[in-house]
Amino acid sequence: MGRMPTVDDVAQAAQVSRQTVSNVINSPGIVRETTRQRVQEAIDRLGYRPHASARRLRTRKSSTIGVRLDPLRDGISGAVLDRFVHKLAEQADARDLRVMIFTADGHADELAHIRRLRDGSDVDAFVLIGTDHGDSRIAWLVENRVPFVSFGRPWGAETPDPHHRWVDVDGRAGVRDAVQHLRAHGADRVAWIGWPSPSGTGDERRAGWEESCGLEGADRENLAIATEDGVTEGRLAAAALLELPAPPDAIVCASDSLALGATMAAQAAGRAGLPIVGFDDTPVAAAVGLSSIEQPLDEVVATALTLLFGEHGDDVRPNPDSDEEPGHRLLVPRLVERRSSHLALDGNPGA
Amino acid sequence: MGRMPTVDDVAQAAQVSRQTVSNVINSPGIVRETTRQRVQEAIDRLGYRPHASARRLRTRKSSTIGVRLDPLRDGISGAVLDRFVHKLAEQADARDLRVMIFTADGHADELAHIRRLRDGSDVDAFVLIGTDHGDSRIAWLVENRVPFVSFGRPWGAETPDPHHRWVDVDGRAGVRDAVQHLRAHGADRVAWIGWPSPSGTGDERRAGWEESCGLEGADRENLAIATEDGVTEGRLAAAALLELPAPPDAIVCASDSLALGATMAAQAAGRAGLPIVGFDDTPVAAAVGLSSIEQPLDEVVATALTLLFGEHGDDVRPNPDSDEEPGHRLLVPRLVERRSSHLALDGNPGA
DNA sequence: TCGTTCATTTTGAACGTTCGAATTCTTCGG
DNA sequence: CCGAAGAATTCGAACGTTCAAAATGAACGA
Repeated sequence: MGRMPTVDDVAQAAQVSRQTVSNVINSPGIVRETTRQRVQEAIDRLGYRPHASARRLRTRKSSTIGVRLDPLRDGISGAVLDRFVHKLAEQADARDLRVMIFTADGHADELAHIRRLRDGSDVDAFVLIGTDHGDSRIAWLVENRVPFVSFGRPWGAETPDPHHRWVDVDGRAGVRDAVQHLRAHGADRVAWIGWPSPSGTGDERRAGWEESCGLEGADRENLAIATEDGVTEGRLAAAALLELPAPPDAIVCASDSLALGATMAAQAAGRAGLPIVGFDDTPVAAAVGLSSIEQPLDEVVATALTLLFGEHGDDVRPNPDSDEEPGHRLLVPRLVERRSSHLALDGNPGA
Repeated sequence: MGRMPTVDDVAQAAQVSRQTVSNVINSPGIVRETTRQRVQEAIDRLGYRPHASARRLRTRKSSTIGVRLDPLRDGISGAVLDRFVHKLAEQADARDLRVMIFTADGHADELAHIRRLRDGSDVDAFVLIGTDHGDSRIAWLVENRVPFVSFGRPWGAETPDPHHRWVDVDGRAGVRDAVQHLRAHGADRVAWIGWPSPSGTGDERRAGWEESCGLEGADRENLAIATEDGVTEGRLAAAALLELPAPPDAIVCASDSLALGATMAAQAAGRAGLPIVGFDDTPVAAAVGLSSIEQPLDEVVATALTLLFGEHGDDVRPNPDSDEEPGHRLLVPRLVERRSSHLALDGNPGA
C-alpha cells in the first residue's frame, strides 16, 4: 500500500483538472453530468479520500465539536451525560461532524483546553454539559467569541445574555407532572428528596414539587429533604422520611440514584409498595422498575446542534450578536410510568 | 479580534526566521538560549498557537486516536466502558494526543467509520473496546495496516496474530480469587451467575468459578446459571438459585448488574445477608455496598497507549510485524471487599 | 591570517486542498 | 457565420507548517 491518492492523481486519471475534482466533491451541481461521472469513477477506482487536514487548512474550519467529559460521578446519574455524549456523536455523524472529547479539572482547566483546541483550529465549536450558578465559563467563551452551546440554562443571570445559546429541560414541569400524577392516583403526602441549595437544576426541580404538592406549614418542611446525590444518601433520606410520625405515601426524587436508594429503604422498612419516582430515566431505573422523569435527550442534542449549525449544514454560526432569533430552548420532560409509581395505590404487591 | 498570528508573525516580531520559531517549539534544544527566550517571549506576547491542521498536513500525522462508543447498554455495565473512555481521554491528554469518538451500528459500519477517519488522516490509531469470538474487525485492521490496539483478547484465534496488539484483564483469575475468598470465609456452596456461552469474557470468568468452586456433579450443574446481562435477569436467576433444595451460601456474578439483581432477590427472599460478589466494581456497586472485582482501568489504558505509542512519545507505531516484543498484556483484577461479601459469614446484620 | 569544524540560522520547497479570477467551450439569436 | 452570454473548466495562489539543504557565524588550531 503506497501513499494515498491525492486530488491530482484523480484529476490525471479522469483527464480533468484538480479543481474539477474538487468541484465534483464539494459542489457537484456545477459540473457537467458526464464529467462528474467520469471523475466519480476515478475517485472510486483509486479509492481517493480528501485529506481532512489539508481541507481544514484551506477552508479554515474543522467541522469538529469539542465536549468535555464530566468528572465521573455516581455512575447512575452520570449515565445521563454519557448518553448525551453518545447521542451527540450519533447526530454529529449524520451532519458530517466529528466529536472530540477531553477531560478537565475545574472550569479554569476546561477553558485552557478549549483554548488550545480552538486556537489550534482543532475544534470549531464546543458543547458545555451542565451549567453552574453564575458560570464563569460562559462569559469567557462569549468574550473570546468561541462558538458554543450549553446543555443547561444560565442560572442566576439577571439579564439573559443574547450571545449565549442554550438548551435545557424544564425539570420543574417534569416534577410537577409527576407529583400531580401521584396525587391523581390517591397520594396525599408526596415527599421530596432533592439536592442542597443553591443548585440551579436542583432548586428548579424542587420548585416543581413545591408548587404542586399541596402541602403547607410543617408538613411542607418535614416532607422535603436535601442531600448530596447518591444511592446511600437517598436510602438514608428515605429512611428518615419513613420514620416520621406522619410518613409520606409517595416520594419524588431529584435523581434516579436517590430514588434507587429510596426504594431500598422502603423495602427495608417493609413498605415495598411505596410509589417512588426518580429523575433521568436511566437504564437502572428501567431495570429495577422505577418510574422516572425522562429527559428528551435526542431532542436536546438535535436542538443543540441546530442552534450551533443551523437546520442542516455543518457551518458553525458565531455566537449571536443580538436577540432577534431565540438562541435557546426549553424542552419538556416526560414521566415514564413503571411499577414503582402505583404499586401501593393500585394494590399491586411488590416484587 | 483579527486573525490568529502565524509562525511568520512571530518570526517577524522576534527578528528571526520562520524555521527558528518552529524549532523553538519543536526542538528547543538546537536553538541558542538567548534566541529561544526572545522567540518565546514573542510567542507569549502575540498569543501564538500552531495551527494543528497545517502541522498535520506537513507532518502527516494527526496525533489523534479514535474510539467507538459502544451502543448503550444496561447503564451499569456500560459504565465500565464509559470510564474507560474517560480515562483514555485523560491519559491521552497527558501525551498531547486528542481523542475522537464515533458511534457505529455493527462491525461493518464501525470499519466504514474507521476507514473514513483514517483515510482523511483525521485519526492515526484506533482503540477497539471489547472483542468478539473471531472478531472480523481485527483481520481487516491488520490487513489494511491500520494501527490499533484492543481492550480485549483475540478470542478463538488458534494462532495468536503477531500483528494484533491488545490488553485484557484476567477475569478468570479475578473470579477465582473471589471464590477462594468466599470459601476461606466459610462458604461451602458458592454459586455462579454468568452469561450464555459462547462469550469470550463470560466463558473465561465462568472458568474461574469452575476451577475453584470445589463442587462436583449435580451441584456444579445446579449452582451455575447462564442468563443475559441485566438487573432483572440477575434477580430472576438468584431467585431460582435460592429456591433450590440445597441453595447456595454465596453468589459470584459476571457483572454488577447481575449482582445488583441478585442482591434484590436475596433481600426479597429474606436472605439479606447472603454474600454476593459482582464484577467491574462500578459506582453502583460501591453505592449499594456490593463487593466486586475491579478491573485496573488506569493500567489498562496506560498499557494500551504504551503499546500504540511506546513509552512516552506520541508517534504511532505501526502494527508489529513479528513477535519479537510481546504486543499484548494480561492484567490482574482485584477483589474489592464490601459488606456484601461477608454479611452472613461475619455475623454482620444487613442494612 | 586561513582553513576547518561545529553550532546556529535561513531559504526554498512541499504537504493536499480550495478560493478567486481567468480561460475555454457551448449554445443560440440574428 | 458572427458575437454574446452563460456554462464548464482550468490556472495560479494561498492556507500555515516542517523538512532538507544551504548559508552564515563562531571557535580554534596551525
